[in-house]
Amino acid sequence: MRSRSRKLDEEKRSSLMDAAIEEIAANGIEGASYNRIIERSGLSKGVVYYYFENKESLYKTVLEEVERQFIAAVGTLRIPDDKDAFWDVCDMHYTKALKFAASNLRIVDVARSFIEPACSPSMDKGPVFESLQRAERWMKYVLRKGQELGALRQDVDFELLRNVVQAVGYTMDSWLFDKLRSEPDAVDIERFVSFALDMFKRILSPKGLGESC
Amino acid sequence: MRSRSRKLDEEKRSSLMDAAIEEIAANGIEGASYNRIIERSGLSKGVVYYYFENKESLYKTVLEEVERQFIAAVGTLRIPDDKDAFWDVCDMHYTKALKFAASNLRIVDVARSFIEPACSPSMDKGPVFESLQRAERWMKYVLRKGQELGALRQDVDFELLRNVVQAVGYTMDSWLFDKLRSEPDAVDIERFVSFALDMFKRILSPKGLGESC
DNA sequence: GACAAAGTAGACCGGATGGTCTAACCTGTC
DNA sequence: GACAGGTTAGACCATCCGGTCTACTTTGTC
Repeated sequence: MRSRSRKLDEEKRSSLMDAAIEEIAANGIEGASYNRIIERSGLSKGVVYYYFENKESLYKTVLEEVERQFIAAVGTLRIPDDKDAFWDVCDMHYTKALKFAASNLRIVDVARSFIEPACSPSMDKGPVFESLQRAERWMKYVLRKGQELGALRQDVDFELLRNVVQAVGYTMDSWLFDKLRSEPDAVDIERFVSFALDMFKRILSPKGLGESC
Repeated sequence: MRSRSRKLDEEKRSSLMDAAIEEIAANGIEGASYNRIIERSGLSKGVVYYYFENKESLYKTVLEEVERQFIAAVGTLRIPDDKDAFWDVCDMHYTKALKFAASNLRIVDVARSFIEPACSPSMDKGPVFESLQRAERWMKYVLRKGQELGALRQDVDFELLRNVVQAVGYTMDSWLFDKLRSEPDAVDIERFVSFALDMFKRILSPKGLGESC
């Protein structure tokens, strides 16, 4: 890991990070060009390849940076041992996350562009693997806990359920972020969260809750 | 439209189509290479560019072919004027579609690779636009009809709902197709459809149905 | 058989990609 | 001031991309 053994001064680091974030946010992780990032950063190719082994190595650093910022702002979530509190905790955490996201739209773009391909089956996770895997593990943990508490249904293949939840979350968030960009003043995050949670409850609630009617 | 004015014999056409379908199914529409398709088809570059103006023009033809095959096998769906029959019709149609898909997995790959990018906001639809737009219009029509019949909720932004439905459908289908590939004998399409429809009902049912409990 | 048009092969092109390499330049040490 | 090692610039490279172009062969017509 060349990037750890050789330390580059903060100025270069941040101009590279900014350039990468800008480029990835604009073109997605698949469409981003390392050449353009380097150009954008104002550094020379020699320097960049001196500190980072290759493109993937830089991407990994970028994603770790994004992860770091996100966790610093939103914190980690501990699922309570109380079934009734489950959704409340989710509500709080989701709200916190969205508020961070709303004022860091560029970072959101980057993070989501890393996740997006994972949404569909094909993905050569590779370098970015660890951060993505942490996120996945976290999601699984929340779902499992919810199931143990009896708050979430258990009658469906776990992976299927997880994928659906992820896709729905991703999609609803997309809608919100679009709106935040086009008419930011019309957005009511609290209201969105309560809608989103209603959607999650519909999807995840144990069978029979609503069917007994 | 060069491809219509000049007609290429069936043999060449089908070898090109096969090559394109193979390539797109393997690499997705974004990752597919025109050069590789041409190579794969056994035709020369001269021939292919003689009949098709460019890559997009071929892709358009491929998607139209896929659309044609799908419609021929599955037919079009007419929403009944009866609220109670709404979900039954959906059930039948969905089952039919999945049964066709199950025995045409390569074509499914192609179709889905066209749709996939549309799932996320970014998309330069371009050539493929028309077929994709038809599919979208059809989806909107079904949802609108369902709303008019009172079978589907109307308390949410229409586009948001449509996107969620699309994402959920896409995701559940992914799961099914994965399973069809890995353990085809363990798959029960009827059971899957009833699960999927339950999911759609959860998401789409008008508010209050389950909440009055 | 002559001639034109339709069809075919594949070398070639410009531009992009990620990545390498060398020559020079600093900067600290003796 | 010489030397060494860390650092830097950017020319260069192979490879891929979609697309063009020219020279050739086939085919149909008179």
